[in-house]
Amino acid sequence: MNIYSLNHEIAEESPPALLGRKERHRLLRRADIIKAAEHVFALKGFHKATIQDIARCAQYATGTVYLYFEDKNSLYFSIVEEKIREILRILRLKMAQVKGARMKLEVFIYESLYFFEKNKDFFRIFIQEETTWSIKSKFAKSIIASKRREAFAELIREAQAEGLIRKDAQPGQIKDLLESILTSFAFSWWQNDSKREKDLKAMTGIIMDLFLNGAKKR
Amino acid sequence: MNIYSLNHEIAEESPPALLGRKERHRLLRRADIIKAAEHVFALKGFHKATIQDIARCAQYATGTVYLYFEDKNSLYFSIVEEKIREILRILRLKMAQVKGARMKLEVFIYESLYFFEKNKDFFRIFIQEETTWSIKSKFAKSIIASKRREAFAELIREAQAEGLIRKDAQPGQIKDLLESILTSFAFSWWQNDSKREKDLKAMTGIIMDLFLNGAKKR
DNA sequence: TAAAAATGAATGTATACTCATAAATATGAA
DNA sequence: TTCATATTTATGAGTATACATTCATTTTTA
Repeated sequence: MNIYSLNHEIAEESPPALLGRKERHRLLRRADIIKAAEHVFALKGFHKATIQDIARCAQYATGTVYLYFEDKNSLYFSIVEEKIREILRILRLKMAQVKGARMKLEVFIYESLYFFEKNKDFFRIFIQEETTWSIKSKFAKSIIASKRREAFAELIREAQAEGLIRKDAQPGQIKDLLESILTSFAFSWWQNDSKREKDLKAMTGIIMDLFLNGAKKR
Repeated sequence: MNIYSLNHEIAEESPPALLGRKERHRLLRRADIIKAAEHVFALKGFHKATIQDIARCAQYATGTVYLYFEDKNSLYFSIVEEKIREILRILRLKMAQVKGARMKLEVFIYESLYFFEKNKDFFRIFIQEETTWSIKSKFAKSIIASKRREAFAELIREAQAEGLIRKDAQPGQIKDLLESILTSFAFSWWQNDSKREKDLKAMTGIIMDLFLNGAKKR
């Protein structure tokens, strides 16, 4: 058994069964809108995406969107929040299933790529989010974002403690390095269109190698 | 003599002295507006920045901006174009002054950081540009941006040919990686506020080290 | 006094958001 | 099961606002 054979079907965080039927239906409709918004935001960017676009894409009228979301901003942040929460949950779960910093690292990279692949629309939004300024501040202060940073820092610390990763660099720098590699690879890999599962594993190996050993010829 | 002692004062590309007095003055006024726009765009982002903001910042009336620029878009792209042209010129010049891929690489990193530091407003715009408008943007298709990519690719190719950088990765990937590392490090470095010249050299060293040798303990 | 440059009120457009109305759905008494 | 009523949900034309852009007028410079 290797890390790739771990089951990808993961139960939802909060089983909607606990809620009443109405509330559950409401959440489904909400999810429809989120999905459409994800797509439109990714395609056009925050400002050029109109509520009408999103409503049309979700097959609702404009006004309906406002029955589920306060305004355009909160719709946008709901997407980011929910997705980050989701990947964080997956990463924590998967990483808990393996032992040792090296394997955890491998799982981290693989699952991140896998998630990006499964959520291409979100990925576009995510890399914008990471760099975009004014919105960034709001996002950066959010609880979920800080949890993500925490989980990240924990991984690095563990890897340093175990002697896998050098200690003569600040954890923050290592984190930036790994994140840079991940997004840059995911980005270019996703621009071209070879995205089969097979490539995913190969890509994980390449990234591990570059992250740990660098670009230098040996 | 090391790479850091290279003179930073570089002559302008096209000496305005060749132009008539009027045209020269016109260019100065134009430059005022560009500078203001750079600041406002960086602060607020493209969409939230208004022409009025920019005009006020440049101490002109709204309409005046339109005497120098077609519209908001062209003003924005003028900034990106001019700055990219400038850093490209600097990078080419400085890299030509040293021998060997390793030193060229070091110069590349150092000068990029230095330029970002001297042009913080532009840097904000640049990282947005790189990710947000991404592929489809006017910018990505512009001649100057492609020239920059070309110069970048050349550096990597040279480093591979010389045996500094491994050949078992695609040049494009290495290029993307380096770019991503550079911007991400510049970003977090510039968010904290240690920005003295001294740190610039240290940061160059750290980036070189991490890029070439990776994160593994040795 | 002519030409060039600057001005900012006025115009047009785009779109986020509201709300009166309509449609759909649920309810429960007959 | 049926139907009248109540409740919930959806609709999209209409409103308000923000802003890019224009241009008749004023100010500055030659």
